[in-house]
Amino acid sequence: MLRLNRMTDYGIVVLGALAHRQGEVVATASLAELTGINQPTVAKVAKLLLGAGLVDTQRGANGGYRLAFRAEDISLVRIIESIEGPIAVNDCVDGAQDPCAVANCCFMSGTWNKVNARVRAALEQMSLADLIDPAQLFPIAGDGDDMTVPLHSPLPSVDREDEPHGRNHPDN
Amino acid sequence: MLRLNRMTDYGIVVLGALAHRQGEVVATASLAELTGINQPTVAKVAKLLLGAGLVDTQRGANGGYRLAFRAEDISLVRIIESIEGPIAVNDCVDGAQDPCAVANCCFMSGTWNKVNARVRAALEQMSLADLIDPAQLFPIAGDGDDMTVPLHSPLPSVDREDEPHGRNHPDN
DNA sequence: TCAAACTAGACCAAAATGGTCTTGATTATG
DNA sequence: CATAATCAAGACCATTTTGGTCTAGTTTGA
Repeated sequence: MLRLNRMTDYGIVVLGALAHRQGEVVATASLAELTGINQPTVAKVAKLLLGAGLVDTQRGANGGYRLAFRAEDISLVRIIESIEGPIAVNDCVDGAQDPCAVANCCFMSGTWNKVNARVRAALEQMSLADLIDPAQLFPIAGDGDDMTVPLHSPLPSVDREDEPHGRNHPDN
Repeated sequence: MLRLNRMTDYGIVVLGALAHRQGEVVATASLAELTGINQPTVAKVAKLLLGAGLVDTQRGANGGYRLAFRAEDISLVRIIESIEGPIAVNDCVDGAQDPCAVANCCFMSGTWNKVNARVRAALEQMSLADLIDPAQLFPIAGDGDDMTVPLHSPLPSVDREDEPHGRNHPDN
């Protein structure tokens, strides 16, 4: 496990779509069409990204969102933290959302901070540009409107009814 | 976020207690007293650890669990994976529990595998011995029975009634 | 003025998680 | 051999988290 939540996935895809149209202001409705994510969800994610400063917004008619930086300059950690909050494997880690009950007398916190820092470093090295190749991701975007490239898996409408979906892990 | 779940915390603490009594078979009831985790939960965690081969068991009267390896030889990944299943930031990662819908045509899986491998590597480098210093962790264990050292935070009975406990992250 | 678009936040359903309980099998001990 | 201690297996439920929708309000271009 240790998984990212789905909103983060969405965030990456939305940022990818924006990266593809860098400089342009794109409405959430267009982003929804481009990515296959439905509009209210796009809006929710975009708001979070806005709060973190990863995108700019323009309100009112013809408004929308625009990437605030180049894709190469946005690290994966930054995306994750803008959506999920600070990375913290634990409550014992500095910056955790509800700090460990034992607080600073917690003698394991040093170790957990180390673990956390390493995980964080692993994510720091990866940029939005590494995650997606915008050119490849949305090939015809810009003229066609109804096409949607199947992304990695942000489409909740794809139902996989035959799978257990439980968190059992029979194999280890 | 990207947090470990509480069971994993418990697992580490339980392994820590076993490490302290390396070689001995310890009943779940004793482990419960030592760690402050209640017995049924200890049993649940111990069973998972058993499945992963991290501990040995002996059934029947005077039975219990025993650490199968030296603390230095048990990596954090191994503990995590024995309890939470394979590390997978995503469904797009090889070994994920329910594979990405787009499966092998998923062109982001390469990247995600890379991210995943890095996270995993960060956790691989840390051993149980690094996580806890058994001698320090359970100082008087073995004679006193009712004492319980406050661990980092595995005590669900510690109620923090004044904290919001929501997953909001106002600060970024 | 109007419609398109973002903003804010409440709200709900579904899933995951944490924890308990029961029933059964195994084994040391007297 | 009987008993009690202990693990084994898994059902079960309450709480929390997550994902997603909805409504009402604000901003702005035409």
